Amino acid sequence: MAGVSRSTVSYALSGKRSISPETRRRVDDAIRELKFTPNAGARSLRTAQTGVLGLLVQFHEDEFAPAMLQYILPITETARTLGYDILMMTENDGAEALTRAAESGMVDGLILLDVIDGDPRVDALRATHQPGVLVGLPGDTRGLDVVDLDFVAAARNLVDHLVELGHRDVVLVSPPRHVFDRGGTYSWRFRDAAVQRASEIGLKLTARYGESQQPAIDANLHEILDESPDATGLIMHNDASVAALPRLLHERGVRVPDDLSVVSLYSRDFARWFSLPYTAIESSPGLLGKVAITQLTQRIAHGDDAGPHGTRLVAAEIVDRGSTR
Amino acid sequence: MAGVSRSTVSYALSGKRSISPETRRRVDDAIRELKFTPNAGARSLRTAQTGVLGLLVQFHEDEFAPAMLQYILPITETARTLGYDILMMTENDGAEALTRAAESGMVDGLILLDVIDGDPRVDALRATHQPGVLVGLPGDTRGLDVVDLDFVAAARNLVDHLVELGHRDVVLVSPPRHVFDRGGTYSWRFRDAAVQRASEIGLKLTARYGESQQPAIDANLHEILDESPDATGLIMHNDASVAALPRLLHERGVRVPDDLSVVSLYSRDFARWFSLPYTAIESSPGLLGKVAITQLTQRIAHGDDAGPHGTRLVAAEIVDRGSTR
DNA sequence: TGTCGTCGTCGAATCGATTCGACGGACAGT
DNA sequence: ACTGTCCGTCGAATCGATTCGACGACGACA
Repeated sequence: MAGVSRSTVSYALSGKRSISPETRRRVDDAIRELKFTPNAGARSLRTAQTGVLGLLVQFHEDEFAPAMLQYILPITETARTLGYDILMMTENDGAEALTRAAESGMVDGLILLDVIDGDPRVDALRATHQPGVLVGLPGDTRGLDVVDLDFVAAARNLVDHLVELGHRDVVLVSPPRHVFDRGGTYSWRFRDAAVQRASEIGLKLTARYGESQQPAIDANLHEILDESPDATGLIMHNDASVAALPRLLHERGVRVPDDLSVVSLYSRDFARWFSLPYTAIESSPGLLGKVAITQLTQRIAHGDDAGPHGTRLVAAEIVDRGSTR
Repeated sequence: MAGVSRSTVSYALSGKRSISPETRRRVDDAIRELKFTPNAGARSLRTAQTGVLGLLVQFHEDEFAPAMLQYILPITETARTLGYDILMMTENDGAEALTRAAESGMVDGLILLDVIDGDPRVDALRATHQPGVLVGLPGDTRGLDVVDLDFVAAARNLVDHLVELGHRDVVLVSPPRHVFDRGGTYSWRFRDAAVQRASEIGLKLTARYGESQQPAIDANLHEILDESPDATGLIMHNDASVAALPRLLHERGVRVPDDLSVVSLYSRDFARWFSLPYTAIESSPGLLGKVAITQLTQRIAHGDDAGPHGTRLVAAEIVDRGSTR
């Protein structure tokens, strides 16, 4: 229709060779007239690039799903601004899904969400030789790009915050025990840092396991609060439990911060969804997603030249919502 | 490696022509040995099928995101069991995203989530001539496959439930006014059915608009409760508001069901995430997703032969959680 | 006037699968 | 022994883009 060869059209589209203004105009007109859109399959066959990133979301049985959502949305948005679409895979067998997507060439790269130590998806990723980035820190990170929150700094900040206000006896509610056992490194990275910091500065800190499913959550929290009647501070590191806390404290007649100072770790969105009024470390899922995708796309574009593989720990800032005294 | 032609391998894989056991064995061995996986791009180029469904998630500014998640998960799972992967698109300009995915042949079909009346994505879908299914009912459904909850039956059930218990004065909290204005048909389908049913059987029903963002939610609920002091029943049709309700009622010292009977409309998952103790119509996002995907894949496979286009309203069942008396 | 570079365009090869028609061999029926 | 089927396999065409080498036209320069 434009009276030129297909190669000329391709060059007009990609700009990889110069094109006379006249020809470019005719090509553009024809494209508009014919409503032409390049076929993704053909393009990916030829270029071995798809413009799609695989997002592997792992819903461990007892995962608190809304917490995952905070990551998914910013990731898809950031990816889009960089020209990528997101193929979301939520299968139980994440390793198999990853392999399938990678080997068949459906994706240019992979994002692994909520990675734990010993995560089978990590082995699968290593085996595919596809660019990938982990959100969540496993034990062995050799040759991997990893992004995670700096849970150690977060825990220290919260402990310091309470100590500065004069608290001498606080309770920490961690994720459930099986999250520790399963390899959720954020659980012990946070707890151990909190415990250590507390002992450094002479704070009595009682670390307890939380629960992640109702009705166990309520029973567990009641028990924890009953058993530490003298504690004046509460550090919540457990999404499902902190979501239930406001109602539970009301039931117990505990006023925050008058009777109890509460601090936690969650995102602004999470706080909004669950009307959480607590001073908290901002877990910055948006920033994490952005860093992860940026890193991944650079790895896709430049391979090993994009710099050394490594772990990026995102700094944690505290948002004061007035729940401490 | 198997000593056969490529076409034979293809037939061995697809089973579209018979293959001798001997040859099949050699092909399988070679495939395993070489770790061969068909290339998705090449396959989709040749067959014009991708094995991918586009999922268009629309986050209206004030959408309550966790509510959306209930739909996304079952959809990806159902799709997978039927052999499809999910390309998730969350862009603001959903119509553009839809067109891009469809025209470039990235997907075999489209799922539109949270469709409203006058939704620009519906026009875009019509323009592409791609199979698609809507979750959420627009005004004009000609030629479309639509799946939605039967909000009319749901509203009637809840009204009847309260009336049978002897309530004579109840309040309905609907979605925010701008959801009505914007074309969220579920909002008025539910409200109008409730109002009509109430008038049929002589129940005083005060319909109010809710809010969807804190802190407006709390102020709004307090106001609504203050202005209907004699109401003995509360019907909540508003995800964000009902999520805040348990805490708010505690603050007001209102006991459920002793002082107030509360019914609502949400899913089991939603109830779990937000510890909601109210008797409610089960909104069945899992079933809706399943029906939608099943319908879509049949449309993909059989086109217009898959039966007439139409709207499937999924029946709503009540789950008694003991919040009424 | 002849040579060389640059610019814009074209033709052909290529990516990796699927599928159609053809074809040779085995076997049954007469 | 001949014909006709059926079965298993192959070769070649095809899907729709990208890209490399080639080539003609044109201007610059000697």
